[in-house]
Amino acid sequence: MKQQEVFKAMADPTRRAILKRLQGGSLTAGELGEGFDITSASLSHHFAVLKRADLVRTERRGQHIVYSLNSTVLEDLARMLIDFFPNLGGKK
Amino acid sequence: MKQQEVFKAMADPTRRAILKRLQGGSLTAGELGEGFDITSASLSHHFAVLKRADLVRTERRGQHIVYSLNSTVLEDLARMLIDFFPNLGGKK
DNA sequence: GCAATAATTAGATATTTGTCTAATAATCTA
DNA sequence: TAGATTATTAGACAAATATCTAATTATTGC
Repeated sequence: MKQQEVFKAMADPTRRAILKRLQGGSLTAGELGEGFDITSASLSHHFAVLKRADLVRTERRGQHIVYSLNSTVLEDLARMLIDFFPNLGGKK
Repeated sequence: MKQQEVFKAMADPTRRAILKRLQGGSLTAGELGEGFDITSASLSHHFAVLKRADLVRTERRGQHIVYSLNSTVLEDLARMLIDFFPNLGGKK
């Protein structure tokens, strides 16, 4: 996990919202952008940041690019936080 | 938990190192800064960011300010990640 | 009270980041 | 193949951030 990239990616509310939306399953760039009040160019930028952090994966399907969550990285992140701070309640 | 503040605070490597150092127990601002190659003014800035996110607590002891980890917030963060992404392996 | 020590705040600056418009790339369909 | 659709890249710009030096605040001990 590229820790630095992951944390930076998570630091933006739009990107967290994108990830949240991907919980429900894969979506195309277009679908993913619906309801955000920014241009598709800006969205593409956010997608790129998420990809760089390996938080999302992409696949072309015709004219569309389908985004899906790479939950491994999020798992790693959560685990990292828990390990990192041993007194964090949890059954490790 | 002020999610946005917490994520932003965690996005900087110096601040993560500070938190890590506090795992071992409370430290004064001076002790906390040892080994970082930045000025104490810059460190103070980082401390302020961590305080704003409520990741650390402070207490004056004479001339010193003692910093300690507020692990509650980190707990919340880890829990949030796990809840947020249901398919994250864990026993919730 | 005054000098010394510890830490923060003020002000300046360079870099990074989020956003925009315009241009480009890739694919579909008529 | 030309036009339409979907998405990304390029280039510009404003806002946010990390850093620095200098000034200020708080406290100790002589």
